[in-house]
Amino acid sequence: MPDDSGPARFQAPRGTKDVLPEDEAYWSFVRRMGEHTAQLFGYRFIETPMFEDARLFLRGAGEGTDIAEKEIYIFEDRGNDKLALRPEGTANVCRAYLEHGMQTLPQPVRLFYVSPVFRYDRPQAGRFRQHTQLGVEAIGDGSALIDAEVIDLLSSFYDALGLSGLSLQLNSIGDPNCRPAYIEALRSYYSNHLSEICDDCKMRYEKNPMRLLDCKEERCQAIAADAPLINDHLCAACGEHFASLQSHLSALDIGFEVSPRLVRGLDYYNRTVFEFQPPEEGSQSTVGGGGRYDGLIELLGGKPTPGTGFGTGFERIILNLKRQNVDVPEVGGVQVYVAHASEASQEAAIKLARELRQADVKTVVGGSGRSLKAQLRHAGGLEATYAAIIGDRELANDEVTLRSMADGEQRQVPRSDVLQNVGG
RNA sequence: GUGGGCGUAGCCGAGAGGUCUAAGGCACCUGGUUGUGGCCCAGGAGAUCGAGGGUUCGAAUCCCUCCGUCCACCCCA
Repeated sequence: MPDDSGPARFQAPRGTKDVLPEDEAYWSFVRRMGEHTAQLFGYRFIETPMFEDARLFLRGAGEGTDIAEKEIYIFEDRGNDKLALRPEGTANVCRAYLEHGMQTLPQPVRLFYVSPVFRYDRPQAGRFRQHTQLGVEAIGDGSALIDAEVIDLLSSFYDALGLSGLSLQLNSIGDPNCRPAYIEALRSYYSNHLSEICDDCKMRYEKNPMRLLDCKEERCQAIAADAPLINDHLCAACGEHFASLQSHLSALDIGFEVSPRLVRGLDYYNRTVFEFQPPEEGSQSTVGGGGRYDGLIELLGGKPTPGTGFGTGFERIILNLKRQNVDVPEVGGVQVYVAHASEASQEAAIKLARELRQADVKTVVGGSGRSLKAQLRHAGGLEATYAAIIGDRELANDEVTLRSMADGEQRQVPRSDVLQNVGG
């Protein structure tokens, strides 16, 4: 345990960051468009705890995955319960689906959430130990049509934000009927090349053979080039599902690229997997991704229930909005700054401010004891549209001096007319 | 978990063993007479030079450890 002497100065924990007012416009825009798009598709809001029984995630993601093995924030609480911070969003939602008997609702149940996700990773550009995801889950429908729907939703979201140049990578990783045979074929192909591949690939050979296909080492790529591909090993049902999905996407005019090497990091995926990748190079090549998870609900103790969905990271979206110089709607600035010119007028100032706010005018009052000059300087710094000045003269005449900060023009306005003069 | 770059006030940034009780700029606060912003001028506040240890008569400047940060790998949003 750390002692209590503490650091000289506190900072945000490694891999976390403060979102500051300078980014307010980005965050509120992305959040708003995310909710709007999800609701437009008929998805309903859900929010689950950020921590859960650790076993939910360990079982959900899969024991051997990176998430379960080295990235999960796990702890025991004072009651000795083993808990974990949510490393991804789908398992929570499936748990909630089961816990609240959502099988009895019209299927599929369409849900969305915006919530923080935690992974103990080494921080890097666009990668944090805490990040925020918009996630969408459609539970209870196994058709390719609903896969196309969630992809359409995500694509529409990016369009609404003004992100451009994203490419959609698509693959089918089969299901428990056909994947084992494929993995077998892949392993047997690689078993003849074990001495030629890199150390990482030797790990992959053991742990996650499909990853062998997208190794960046040149010598490994040469070997991967001739490796069997999942697409040639899909069973009839999976092949048909994948073909339908492609047809649906084409019908929607959503461009995609079949990427036989696309794999995802969670065990529960089957059939459809996809990722949206930004045009800029860099190691963080995914802004959003997801897929189908037909076995997950059953794994969590429910009846066999199909599901599909995605997660997309706000931090990476905002990174790309900035890279692409996308203009986001500004958060409105201060409309009226109420300054007092004497001590006696201070209370008149706060009363005026309250009236303005009640009429939905964004209003800030000048600080007590500051000179009028200082208050106006402050108003200028806040880029207020108007300064409303109240002093003894105004008090005596029941009026307010209204100064337009852009051009410095000012006039006396009867106290009762202030609101209409500031466009409230 | 592995490898590399970096770490001086809120931000940018001089400074490379003694002249540093650390320059400058931005931002912040106060004032430039009597109730008025944005320009200008003057002043003010703000730094245990990331932390700890070491070398030295002497360290922001050299060495070690740790921490943080950035970049890459791994993996992912």
